[in-house]
Amino acid sequence: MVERISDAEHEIMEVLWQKAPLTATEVADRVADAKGWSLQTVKTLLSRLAAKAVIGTERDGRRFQYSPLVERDAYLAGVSRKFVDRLFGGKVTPLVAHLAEADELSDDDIREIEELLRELKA
Amino acid sequence: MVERISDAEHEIMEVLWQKAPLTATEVADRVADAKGWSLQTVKTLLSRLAAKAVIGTERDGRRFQYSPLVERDAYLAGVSRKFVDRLFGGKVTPLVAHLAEADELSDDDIREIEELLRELKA
DNA sequence: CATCACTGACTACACATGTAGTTTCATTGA
DNA sequence: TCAATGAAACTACATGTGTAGTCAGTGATG
Repeated sequence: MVERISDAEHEIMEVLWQKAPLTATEVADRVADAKGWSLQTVKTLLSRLAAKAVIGTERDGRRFQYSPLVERDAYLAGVSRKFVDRLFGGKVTPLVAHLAEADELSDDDIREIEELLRELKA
Repeated sequence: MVERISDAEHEIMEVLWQKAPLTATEVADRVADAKGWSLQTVKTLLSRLAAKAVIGTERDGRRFQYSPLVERDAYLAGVSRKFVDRLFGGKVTPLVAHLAEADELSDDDIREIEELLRELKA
């Protein structure tokens, strides 16, 4: 069971999933544009993630290199599962149905998904 | 924009979406099995939901009748959108792909979704 | 009419989260 | 060697959340 990751922490994870290891400053630089967090905030989030053992730290002189300990796929799988369980009774079909009805699916999306499903069966 | 509903609050909403209006005691009875919350806890959650104007109250003698003010579909749409945005860059296809790869989709699911998509195009 | 039970209102409290400020320690350049 | 700099560690603090306890009022009941 992957520990719960908050929204802000998730932003940090995305950065580390894209490239790792990174130092706190490097992570801060990479989220600065999108979120405008201070370096301190980023450090706090990194500490919390490390405390949860979701990322690992490796000492590099006087600073740390941070790397994910959880695969993005594994994390997404867990979160998706929880989401589908909680809101759609664990069934994916109603979710897709819902997205479709809410016009969240373009014709292109539909074609893509059909293609995907065709491959799955093969 | 529908106010943020917490996990515990969501449980209450599911009950009210199933049947409304209900009194606090009736709601408590209906969640008791699943969650084992005390009546007081349920009342607190109802108050918070009412404060957010997600449910409405109607005085009925000395007690209240509670009813949802937000449609389940509207709520699901909002939450789904946020979820897909945050984790899958707003694209539904990767979500479905992910669930598929994570073996969350049975053959029956796949058939159901294909059927659904066929209808959508018609 | 007096009392009791039930109901909403108010209060509580620990932990999570978003968002930092402050302190301390080590490194490095002068 | 000593001061400045940069990094982690520690502290802070308001708000949200889960989970309830207590209080006060009102309608029902004997």
